[in-house]
Order: sequence, then structure tokens, then C-alpha cells
Amino acid sequence: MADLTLNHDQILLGDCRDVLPSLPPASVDLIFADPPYNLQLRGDLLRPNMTHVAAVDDAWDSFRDFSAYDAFTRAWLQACQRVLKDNGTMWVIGSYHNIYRVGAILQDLGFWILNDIVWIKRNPMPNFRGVRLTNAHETLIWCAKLPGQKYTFNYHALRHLNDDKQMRSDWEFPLCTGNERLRINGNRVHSTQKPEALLYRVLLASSNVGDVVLDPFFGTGTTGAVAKRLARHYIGIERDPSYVEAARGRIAAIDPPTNIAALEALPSNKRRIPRIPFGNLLEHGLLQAGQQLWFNRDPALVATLLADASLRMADGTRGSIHKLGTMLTGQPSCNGWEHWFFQAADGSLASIDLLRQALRQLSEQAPDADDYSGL
Amino acid sequence: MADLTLNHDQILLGDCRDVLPSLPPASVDLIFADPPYNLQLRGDLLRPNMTHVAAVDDAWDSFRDFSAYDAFTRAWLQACQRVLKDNGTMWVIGSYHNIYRVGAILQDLGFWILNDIVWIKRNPMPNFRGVRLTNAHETLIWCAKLPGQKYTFNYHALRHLNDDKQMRSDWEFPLCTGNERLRINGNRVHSTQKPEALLYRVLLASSNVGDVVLDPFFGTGTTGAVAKRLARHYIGIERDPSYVEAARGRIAAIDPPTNIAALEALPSNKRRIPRIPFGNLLEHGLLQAGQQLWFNRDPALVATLLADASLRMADGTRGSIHKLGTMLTGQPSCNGWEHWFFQAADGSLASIDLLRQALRQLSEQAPDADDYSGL
DNA sequence: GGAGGACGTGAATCACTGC
DNA sequence: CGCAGTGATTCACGTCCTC
Repeated sequence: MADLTLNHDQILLGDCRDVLPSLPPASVDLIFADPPYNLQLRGDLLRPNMTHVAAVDDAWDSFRDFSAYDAFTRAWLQACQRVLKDNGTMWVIGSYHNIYRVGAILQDLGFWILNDIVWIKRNPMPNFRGVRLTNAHETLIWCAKLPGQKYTFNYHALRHLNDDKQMRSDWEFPLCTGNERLRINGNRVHSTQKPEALLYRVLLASSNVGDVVLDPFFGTGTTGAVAKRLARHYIGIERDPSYVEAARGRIAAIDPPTNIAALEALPSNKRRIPRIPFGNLLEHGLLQAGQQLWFNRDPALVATLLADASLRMADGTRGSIHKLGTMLTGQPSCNGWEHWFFQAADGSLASIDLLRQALRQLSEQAPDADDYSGL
Repeated sequence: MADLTLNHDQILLGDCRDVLPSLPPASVDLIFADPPYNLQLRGDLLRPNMTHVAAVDDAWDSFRDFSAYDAFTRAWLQACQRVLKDNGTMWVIGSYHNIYRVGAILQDLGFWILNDIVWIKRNPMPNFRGVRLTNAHETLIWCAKLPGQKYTFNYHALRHLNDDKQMRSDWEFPLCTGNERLRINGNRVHSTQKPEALLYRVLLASSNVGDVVLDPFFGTGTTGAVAKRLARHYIGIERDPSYVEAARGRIAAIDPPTNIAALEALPSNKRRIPRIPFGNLLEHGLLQAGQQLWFNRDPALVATLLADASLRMADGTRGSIHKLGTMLTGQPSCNGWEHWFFQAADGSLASIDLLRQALRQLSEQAPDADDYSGL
């Protein structure tokens, strides 16, 4: 995480196809890319009241044809793939004009799609001529660098963010408007500024505090702004100096978070909780060899606990809490922690999982000075 | 409209790549295609309760690699393009596994995308392992045979269908379940039967009474069933005789509409009030991680807000606004929105529900004309 | 008969660690 | 790298059954 220290939290001026090769390989944890959409607009569009619709007519969104756009897309995707860590992931946002080409090319390059996500716009521009449906969404593709790799996904953080229900692939946010929209003399600085709320969810989902987030089409720096708010590092690449200037001012004006702990406390992610083998309960004296355990409190399903933490049934069957549980339930697998009970001091049957929790608390609390004996 | 009379309202047995060349060129008004998705599933998947997930493991969804799938896709798309009238349009539905390849290839063939549409599933299957987002949508591409052609789009019909507001590109429907799902001896006949509501909207949008609608992957005939209900003609192509048999029975059981004029009388479809998860307040910067919240304004009941929108009390207790509220009140459930307060700019304690209301207003208001980026 | 709970199920690229 | 062991993981509906 520290091999790129010099470039952290910086904006590099230039075309990402030229700049990316100068970065070390496999050095960034996350990429968010908002490439040109290749809109192919033809002529001006007027509202019913004959006012002019401000279109995306920037030079950077002009390509000769699909094949030119494909070549451009392949080039920046390949350059991104090189700098992404093997366990890193990438997000790309687009509309129907370009997202099918982007998606097919990134699959061809070996990226592995994890989800596609639709950003549902609460307040999209209507279709003024009434000749199509209101174009009310954009698409994000979330992909890993390679198939079969481990990747960061803060499942529980996103679940919390969604009122303790699993986060879905349809995300509803309003457009970037109001105070959040950067303007100079009343004119918007960038024609396609993305809302910070969208980036907040992206970064929370797929990066950790201290990670390096790369945005090869940095624009006015939404990715950098949210990275700073969430205590991630960012690297921005942008070829338009006026966008770079706006982004620098924008990010500098953000107060860095004062309470990093509140950001890090994210995952009640159980995978990070240290695993406690069942045998530890014996080693710590919470259970003793020879003691009896009941399966689902059933008086007929009693096992004897052996010193090696295996269980033995009356008929001689022997195995771990999980293996015996698998046999007893007849299901393909079984988490034994949830099914075995011991006799507590008051005579009632209590779950062995309570003992695991007790042991976790025990091992997490700061030891007394007395416990540092001889170290 | 009448040049294909002999084949109207028929199901042709065979692979559409073989059958389509026998149809006259430029002879159908609309195509709806639900091709194989190329899911590439690996092992078995178990639910948390250890039951088995019924996978799509049909032979028709198996391809050697992307290149084989691309060749298949190009072949059927080309054959469809030939039989489509010059002013006709085509719909293709898919998931992230295949839709990017389909979209890129149809653009390469000269089809002109008019919209992409997301079918938001009200009741999708969850992600049981918690390793990705719930895959809660599928994508439809709606395209014309050629750029610049006139095409059928029943703008007002769809507007009526949507309570007199312009129809958007995000459509919310439940999965095809219950009585609508074809079953034999309790087993579903087809693993991917689409809901009729989806086809209803597609046909209403882009065809007229008496038009010819072609479905090259007819399956169990959802397209034909809806076409009959809406007084359109259909041509189905399907290579599995058991699907064909099921489709014939299904369509035969439908009474043809007696009052064609009544087809204009359309059901209403009110949009639900959008739910706002508490986490949205952080995503939109209305609250910040590290900030403190008070329960019922009680100075003794203070919690710290974490970046994932969970709260942490001084004693380490942690949970959502609702879960902590439940614990603090001791009642079976608790609407956290009514109980938690934040410190407002003037120092007073204000309800977080005010922030929710503010966010609703923010995202409902029409943006400035300038905020539209031509999308 | 109505309320409420149990149960089934849906296009799914669905684990990680240690030996 | 393969294999075995451990143990983490679900939401909205519709249907059927019980009370």
C-alpha cells in the first residue's frame, strides 16, 4: 500500500493512455473510470419552449466511428489492467452509447464481471420530442482484474447502508445539481459531473481505509473528493488543465475526516473476526474432555467430548462438531457452532457459540500488566 | 402486414439460424429476442438453509467460450435483421453475462440503439454467499434496424400506462411466479420464463394492432400469449419440441380479445413512494461519519455515527438506528427515524427525519436546465 | 372465515485457509 | 496445486396450513 507514496493524493496532467505506463504495475487497489460516452449527437436539440438544451459537445467526446472508440477503449482498459493489483477491482460507468463496447472489450481483456449496477436517476431529463423512453439510468460495470481472484467487498458495510438488507444492483440517486455542481460564473465547469453519493457507495463497497483509488478520467475530481472524505488515497489523471485546477480547489476545500475510527469500524465483516477453532474452548478450560454435548438440545442425541475436541456418539460415531452435524442433519454441510449445546452451571442447555463469543471477548480485551509475565 | 399470412400465429420448430432464412425479407414489424445468456455457472450453490438452488444448467445455455457465443449471436442477429422491415424495431433481453457482447455486435451490424431499459425485479433471488450485490435487474436493448429510420413508438399509450407521465427506461416488475409460471407435475417447464407484464409493455410500446411480432427464441410462448391478448400476430421459432408443445397449449387457452378498441383502456401503474435508507444521509453528506446522535434527546444516550451508517454507543453496542432503538426502548420494534436526533447548525437537537424529508425534496425537484448533460 | 406462520422458490458467472 | 476442514450465508412473494 505504500509503494506509490510519492504519487498519492495527486492529480497527474495528461492523457491516461500516456500517463498510466509511468505508474508501477499492480499498484492500485481500485479503479473508477468515467470515460467519454461517444454520444454521437446530431444537431441541436430544442425544448418545447424553444430553449436550447446544453449538450455534451466537448471535443473529448468525439470519435470518428465505433472502431476508433474501440481502439481508444482497449488502450486505456489495458493500461488500467496493468496498474491494478491482482486482487483489485474496477468500476466503469457509461450509457447505452458506449457501455456495450466497453463491457465486451473488458471481457475480452480478461476482466471478470462481478455485477453490473444501474444508477436510477430520480430526476432525469425528459425526452422532449416524445420519440423514445426517458433515458433515466446509467450503467456501471464492476469487475475483477482476473477470474477467480479474491477481491474487497464490504458486504456488511453496504448492508448497513441499506437498512440491514442486502444491497441490490439498482441504485437510486438524483443527478448532481445544486451546491454540489461546480460552476464558474453560473456555468457548469464539467458537462458530466457525477454525484458524490454514487462514489461514496462505490468506495465504501470495494475499498478500505488507506487504499489507493485511481481515476483515469478524473474530470473535476468527484472520486478524489469522496476518497478524501473516506480516508482513501487517490490518483487522478486528467488531460484538461482547467478541470485539474477546479478539482484541486475542490478537494483542498474538504476537511479531512477527524475520526478515522468511525470510517474503519465499517465491517462487522465476520471474515475479519479471528477464527476460533472449537478446540480452543478446551484449551482455555471453557469445556472439559469427558463432558457431554447435546445436538439441538435433543436428549437422544448426546455426544461425549474427547480431549482432541472431537465428539463421540453412543454408537461410536466420531468426528468434529461440523462433521457430526452434517451426518445428523443429513444435509450437505453444517455449521456445528449453531447446533451443539452444553450443560451450563444452572443446569440449562446453552449453545457452545456463547462460549466462542466469551472467548473472543476474553482475547480482545487488553491484558492486565500482570499478564506480561517475563516477556 | 399481410404478406406472411400463411405463417401468422404459428410456431416453427427448429434453430432460428436455420429457420429464419426461409422467411421473406423485410416482413416482420417487431422482434423480441430472449437468447441464451451464457451463464457459465461453476459448482453447486446452496442456500443458507442448505437446500439446493435450481440452476440454469440447460444444454442450450452452454457455449465453449466467448468467441463461440459471439459467432452464435452474430448469426441470429444477422438473420433477424434480414426479416425485419426497414421501419421495424427489435428488443433483446440479457444479463451482464451476455448483454455487452450482444449490444456491441448488434451495433456492429448496423442496428441503431434507441434505448436500453432495465427490468428491475421486485423479488430477485438474493446473493446467498454475500460476496456480491444482489443481481436485481436484467437489461433490454431496444433498437431500430437502421439509423435514421422512422419506427413505431406509441408514446401516449406508454404515457397513459404510467399515470400520464413520460415512461422511463427503468421498469419494475415481479418475477414470473405463481399461476403464470408453467409447471408440469410441479416442475417448471422452462427455466427462464419471462413475465407477461414485461412483454405487454414491449408490444404496447413498439407495435400496433395487426402487426407481426417475431420471437426467434420462443420458449414457452410468452411473446405469443401477449401478442394474442393484444391482437398482434406472432411467429415463434423454437428448437425444443417440448417447449413448443407447452406454448401451443398455453396460447390456445387464451381467449382472443373481443373488443379491440378496449385495448386502448390501459391499467394504471402507480410508482411507490421511494424508500430512503438511513445510509443515504451519509452518501449525500447530510450527516458525517464520526458525528454524534442522541436518542430521544437524552444526554445520556449518545451514539457515534459510523461510515457504514451504523451507530455505536459508548459501551460498544452497535447497530442500525432501528436496531439500537429497539434495544433502547425494549420494544419489539422501533422506527429509528422518529427517535434519533442530531445537532443542527444552531446547536439545537433536530430529528434525523427532517434530513430524510430534505433529501426527498432534493431528489424530487427538477434540476436546472444546465444540469442535464445531454443524456 | 380471517390472521398469521411455515415453506417453497426465483437466469447465480456465490468461500477461504492450511496442509 | 489439490484436497480437506471449517464455517458463513437470503429477500420478496405466493401458496398452503394451522389456529
